[in-house]
Amino acid sequence: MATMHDVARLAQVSVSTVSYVLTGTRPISQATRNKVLAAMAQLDYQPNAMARGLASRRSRILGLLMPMDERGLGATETAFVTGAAAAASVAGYHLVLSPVGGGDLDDLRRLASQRMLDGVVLMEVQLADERVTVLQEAGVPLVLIGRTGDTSTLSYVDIDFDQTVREAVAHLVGLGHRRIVYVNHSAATLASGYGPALRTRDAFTAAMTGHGLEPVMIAAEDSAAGGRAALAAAFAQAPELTAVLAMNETAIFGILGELTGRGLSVPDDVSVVSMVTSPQVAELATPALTAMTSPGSALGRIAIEALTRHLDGPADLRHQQLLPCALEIRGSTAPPRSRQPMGADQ
Amino acid sequence: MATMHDVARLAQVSVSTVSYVLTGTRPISQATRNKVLAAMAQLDYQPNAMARGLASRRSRILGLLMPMDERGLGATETAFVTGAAAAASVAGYHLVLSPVGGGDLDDLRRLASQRMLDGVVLMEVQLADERVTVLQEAGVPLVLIGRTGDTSTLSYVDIDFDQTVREAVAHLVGLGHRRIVYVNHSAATLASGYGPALRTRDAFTAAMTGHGLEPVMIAAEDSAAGGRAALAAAFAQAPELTAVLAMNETAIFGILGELTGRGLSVPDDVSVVSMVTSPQVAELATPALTAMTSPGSALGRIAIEALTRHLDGPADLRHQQLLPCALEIRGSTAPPRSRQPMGADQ
DNA sequence: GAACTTCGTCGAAGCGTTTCGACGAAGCGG
DNA sequence: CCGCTTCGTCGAAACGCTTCGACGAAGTTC
Repeated sequence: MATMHDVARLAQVSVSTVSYVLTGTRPISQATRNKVLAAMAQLDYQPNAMARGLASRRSRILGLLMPMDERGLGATETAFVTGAAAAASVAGYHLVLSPVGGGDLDDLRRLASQRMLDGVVLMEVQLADERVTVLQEAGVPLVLIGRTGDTSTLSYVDIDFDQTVREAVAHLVGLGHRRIVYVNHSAATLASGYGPALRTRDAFTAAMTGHGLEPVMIAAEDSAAGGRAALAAAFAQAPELTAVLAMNETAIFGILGELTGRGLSVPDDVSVVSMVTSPQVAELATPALTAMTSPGSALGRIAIEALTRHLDGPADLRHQQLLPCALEIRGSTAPPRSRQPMGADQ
Repeated sequence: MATMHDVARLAQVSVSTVSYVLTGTRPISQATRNKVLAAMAQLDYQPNAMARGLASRRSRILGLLMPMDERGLGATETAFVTGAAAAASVAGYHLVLSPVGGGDLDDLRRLASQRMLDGVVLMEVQLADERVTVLQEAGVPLVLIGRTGDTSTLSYVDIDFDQTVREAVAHLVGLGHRRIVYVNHSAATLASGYGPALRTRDAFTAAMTGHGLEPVMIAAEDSAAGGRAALAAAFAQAPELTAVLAMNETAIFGILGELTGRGLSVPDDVSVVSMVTSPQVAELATPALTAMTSPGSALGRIAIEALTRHLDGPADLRHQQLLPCALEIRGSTAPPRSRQPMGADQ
């Protein structure tokens, strides 16, 4: 493995000159630059990341901290990651994904204090998230995907849930639906302070009330069975429902299955809209789901851009931005068929 | 940020002594050790990863290279990652995930040559995989998930596709099915030399032939539409089929949808087995899918264990291991109903 | 053309660790 | 009680890079 010394010797310049060629921190004449570049190529020189990091006190590594639960990463999260990785690469940083679970607060503290990460993007932020505190205390530059309760001192990018829900509701209301049930994440998730669940709940209430309609929300476990149970609960609370709005990629398949099981067809009997869903998942269902598609890769890109700007520019700037999901109409929504309410169902 | 110097001064010992306490490379008296430990705690000392890495020539970081396509990570891959992360943590390593796409061979070469990764686990290996060559040339210790064509010099852990297919086929044959169609990945994927697709194809042929049955395989695009098309093709080739075996988590939903669309019920008319599928995904379908569940987290754990053993032990040992998937019977398989072949269907 | 800048390069001092050789103090067999 | 190991500790030299101050040489300005 060739070092900078070898390159300098071969090019007959000093080590510092080689360094300046590499980093561009000082002007170097074209002739010298060429000599150095040639030597580097000849030796197949690659700078040693550790030495560089030690001397410059910047690793040029960005961390993307993603809690990995057993559910896996949806296409949404994946788009997010690829968007972030691409942006990092453009900015001259490596992006590493760290699967830190919720319990590893100590692990996180260690990671942060070891000066191995120049900055961090945090996914799946809770309203009150200890990880934020740990990272802030360790002095690691930070950008959130999602928001904590108090956003005053933080940079974040998040989905504009308010706007997204409003648009979804408007779509259904525009088709003529009046009785719309919102299937949210589980009660436990709500209780744990998961921002998206809380924000969509409130947004749904506001949107429905704004249309003069009664908001009905059901909490569903993140499983197919949870979706089935949720649909049963929905019919119990609102027998005459004609549309379901859901933000729960797992439960939605249970909802669909249960609908079919009850002899109801989508979209003729019940319209279904899935929120924060990727096209890929929306296409899995039959019929394909009308969905609010999340701006996954844009979120990732923007988060990284905000972070690198923060690192490279000396500015102490905060970046706060909300992006709405885009309505993509597929086969699961239609005007309601005027039919008899399900009455004594279930 | 406290350094080792600060700790040494506070504990009134030399820097090297502090280092020995930390690394355990030389004996240290209990008394001294306690002094040092106390000083470290008092200063909230964290070793600087870069300095450590530079001096010791080992970063204690392991890379997990996973191509991220837009499909997202299934629960199988996720289990894999979490298994690997846990094992790395136990062995005292950090695990970082690097979303290197297929095109970034240069990026990979750079990553490998920068001495930032002590070792690498490579996912989604092709039969002829350039990444392997690049990494080997860069001298980075390597463990594969999956296998290249020539495995003689490599460490790997992989699914035992032969055994898995045999078991799946035996399950169906045991139920009385004779006419079984295998839905594989796309023709393009097969052509690109994707090991699992190739190996299961051959294993299926062998297993069916072993039972005296004719193997019928259909290549399906990785999409719901691909699954529908595949089922149509299957009925065209084998109108009297009573069972479908599939290894394509995306297509399977299309298959299921198309089956329903043709008025065929699962499992009464057609049994369905999904291979290399996680319980979570299997439960999404209605009825829940009988599946060959992949040993995801074990694969990850074993890969990392093999890698760390290779790094810590001086031995030049190779680790080659195959793990079968486990048959989990759910609601999508049953004995075939004796019914009229579909005849001029489609 | 004297007095300043700017340009291009060099040498050397770090960055925070690990690790090697050295060395006094014990412990031990004979 | 004399040589030998072993134990516990120290000082100093790496590790491979960045960055700072310095300094001729060349341009600029009046």
